[in-house]
Amino acid sequence: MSILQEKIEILLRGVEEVIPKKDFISLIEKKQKLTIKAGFDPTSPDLHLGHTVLINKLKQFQDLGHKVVFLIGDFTGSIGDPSGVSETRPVLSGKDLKRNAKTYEKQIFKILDPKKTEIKFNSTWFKKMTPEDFIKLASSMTVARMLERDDFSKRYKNNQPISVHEFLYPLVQGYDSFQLKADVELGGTDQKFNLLVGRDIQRINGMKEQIIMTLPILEGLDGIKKMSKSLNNYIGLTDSRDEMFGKLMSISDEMMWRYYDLLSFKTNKEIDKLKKLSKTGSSLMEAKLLLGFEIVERFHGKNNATKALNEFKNRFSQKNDPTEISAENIKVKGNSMNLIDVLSHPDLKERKLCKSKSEAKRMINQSAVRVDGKRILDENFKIKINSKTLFQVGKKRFLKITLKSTN
RNA sequence: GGAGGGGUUGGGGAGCGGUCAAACCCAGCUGACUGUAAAUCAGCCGCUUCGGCUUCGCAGGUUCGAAUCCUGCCCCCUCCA
Repeated sequence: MSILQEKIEILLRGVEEVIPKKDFISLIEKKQKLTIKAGFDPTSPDLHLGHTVLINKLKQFQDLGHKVVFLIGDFTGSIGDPSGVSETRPVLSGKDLKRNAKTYEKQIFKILDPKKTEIKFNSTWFKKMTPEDFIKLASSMTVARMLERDDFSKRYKNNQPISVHEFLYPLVQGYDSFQLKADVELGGTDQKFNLLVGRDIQRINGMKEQIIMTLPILEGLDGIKKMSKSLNNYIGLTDSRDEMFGKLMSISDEMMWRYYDLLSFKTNKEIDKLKKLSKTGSSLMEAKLLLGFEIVERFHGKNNATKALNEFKNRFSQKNDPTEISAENIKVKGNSMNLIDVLSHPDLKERKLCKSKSEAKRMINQSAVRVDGKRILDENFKIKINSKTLFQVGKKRFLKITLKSTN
């Protein structure tokens, strides 16, 4: 296999669709430095593994010498969604946007090479546009074509609202491609329509049309819905090593292979080998541990990955308590306090083991509560002051609390 | 501009004067079993000083009593123009 073929193979691995594929191959063959664009909405400061499917692909382009433009859609973010009917897009201030952009950089540069990456904000050009410019831009698309889009047509059929400004999003995104002179734009499969609009806008403005490349959408921890923060089924890039490891271990076996395909840097051969070896439960477990290690290593380094692995084995295979448990103090009048009050004490704030007393009570009744390792089933159980006590609710919530007398 | 339908606890969706903190499904949580897997089974799923209290778009009103009826406002959808 020639080096060129090899390059193309790498770039096409795990890709859903390339349009038009022929043009893509000939473009790569020309050996020019290409501009590769991918856009992200800075609506939340956290990226998750789902985003990295795309970022990993950007890295491959980068490694082959192409220029990667990471476009932050701060303009769209600053418009927000006035209808608030779908999911309310928060209107972000300039400050928030900058802060989010900063955290983005931090996160993406765990994968991408900062020297070969350009970060751009689309507000740079959109702020300068006049209403006339905008209407002109809007004229490049028809309503019928907009309604071709799957999610629009579905919503339309289901009597769900579509705001006019939502029609502008694809246009805005397409215009970005024109501004950046993108040769290739990457996006999730759900972005296909928007990416195609980019081609139209470029053509209308007398520019060569970009190639579009769509990548699969990574399912979340539930294995069904796409990974997203709002569905709370995500693994964040800033998750702690233990959290990240634990979440990866909780996915189903089926999903594990999906994650291997989309997230692992292992070669296809290596993955196939693992699949063949994994016939029994314990070998499947091994494969999962390996995946957990690889991903945690990518974001936290080898040292931490080893620690996470050991901690996991310690906690769940050997059923020990976590090695690090945070400690808190609560001030008490008298010499004891009800267990229920301790678990839901307002002084603990975010660390609270139970949201409310009602929840604490429920947890006790469901035999989820342990005090110093002993299961407590008595709602009226009292905790004495001064001794440091280990509290546990369910499998994951641990906290050491010392009751201190106010006297 | 006209006609009609609708806003219920995370999502979907019952309820249409008292028996409603509100059926049911999904998601979530807990326990059992396990590989913190899947599947399965059992339970929970507003707050509480366990007397009650605050919830059904918002604000008033009618009633002994309202998610349910009336008035105004806000929002959404459909059809016609």
